[in-house]
Amino acid sequence: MDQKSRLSKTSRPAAKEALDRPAWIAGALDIVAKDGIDGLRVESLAKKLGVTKGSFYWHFKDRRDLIDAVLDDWRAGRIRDIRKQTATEPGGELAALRHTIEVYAAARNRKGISIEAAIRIWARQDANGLAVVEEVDAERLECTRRLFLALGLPPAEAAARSALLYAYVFGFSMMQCGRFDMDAGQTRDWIVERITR
Amino acid sequence: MDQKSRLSKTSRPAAKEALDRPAWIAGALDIVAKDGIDGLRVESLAKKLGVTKGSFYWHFKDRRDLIDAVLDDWRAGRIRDIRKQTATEPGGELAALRHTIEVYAAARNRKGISIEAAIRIWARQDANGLAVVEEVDAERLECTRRLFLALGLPPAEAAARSALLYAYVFGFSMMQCGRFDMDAGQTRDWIVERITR
DNA sequence: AGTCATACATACGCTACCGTATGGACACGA
DNA sequence: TCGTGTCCATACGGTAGCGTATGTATGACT
Repeated sequence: MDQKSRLSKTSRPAAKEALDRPAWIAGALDIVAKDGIDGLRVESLAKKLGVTKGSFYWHFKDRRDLIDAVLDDWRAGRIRDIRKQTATEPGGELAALRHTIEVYAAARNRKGISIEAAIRIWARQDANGLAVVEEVDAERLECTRRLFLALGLPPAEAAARSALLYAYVFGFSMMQCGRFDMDAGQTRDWIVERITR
Repeated sequence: MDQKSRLSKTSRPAAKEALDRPAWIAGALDIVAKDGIDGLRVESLAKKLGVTKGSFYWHFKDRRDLIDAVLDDWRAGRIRDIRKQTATEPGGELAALRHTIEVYAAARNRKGISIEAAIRIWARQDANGLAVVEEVDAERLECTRRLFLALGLPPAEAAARSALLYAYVFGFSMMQCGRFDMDAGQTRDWIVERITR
């Protein structure tokens, strides 16, 4: 306190680069995964990032502004991801469907599942959130429906199968996944076959 | 204010009966359905019930005590319900399975679905809650598995079908249900058949 | 050297909660 | 009528969080 040495220019940690909105959003997603949207607090987030909320209110208008940014980021990422996972060349549709189930119902991906659940719960009470969730749902259903159509199924059945696939994957991931023998190899394989063929 | 008439015994609203724990729990469930467990606040709940928190702390040790009571109530109700819905005499197993899907995946029941989702999300961060959710899951899976077994299916397939049924119903109810044509009669019927036969 | 925008820190007032302490109204039995 | 237990109100201290106002260090530009 009685020393001025801390004023020296080089005493600044090299890693002390200015934060931008993406950095705040990334930090926010960590918190959302753990504590939900309601647990996303301005001051906690700032502390986690090693700054004070003075910085936060420089980058964001208010807490709501951050939430909307998180929502936009999440929507873009989910839509990009489902398109990537379901992309295939003709003939690979069945494999792509199995791959999609594999990826999305996996017990790994804990953080992504937590984020999704948190956003979904919260969206029940928020119009903006609801719209985002609906867009993601629609895109996922459409992507898988296209694969079933490409397999030659009639439209009604393709829609039904994609609905079953999505509800199953989502319901499965929402539970505490690993418990019971729900993911015992045999059970999983049977379900995947039942949905896709 | 300058009148003492309010002291008369009959001026008390007849409905002013003392609250008991079940009444507090019922009120708490309303709030949980809307705002989640995190939104369950002692003072808000008291206000909703027309008393102050002085009353709350008479009936409950603290907020945690209330949450645990809500959890116990929910668990008992869910286990009672799945047993009732899946009860059947020999020969009615298939109908019972269809009935169960019908009841649990219905878009009605909004409140029950909200409560379940709220508890599930919250249970990710709480050991007590996690245990309760696991008990409910185990009972539901067991009840439906028994029905498939009674239909003569081999144990592995019965387990797989009950897992698919549960994951589907749960996943479906967690989405904003009515949207898309996921519950168009044809789609629903196809899925129910696919799961049960 | 001075100006200016950037990216923070600090300090403040306000609200919403929690849990506790304490007091009061009321019923009921002895 | 005098406790005594029940059920609730009031008042209090404390924490956490929001948003604002304002100060400040730093680099870029001129």
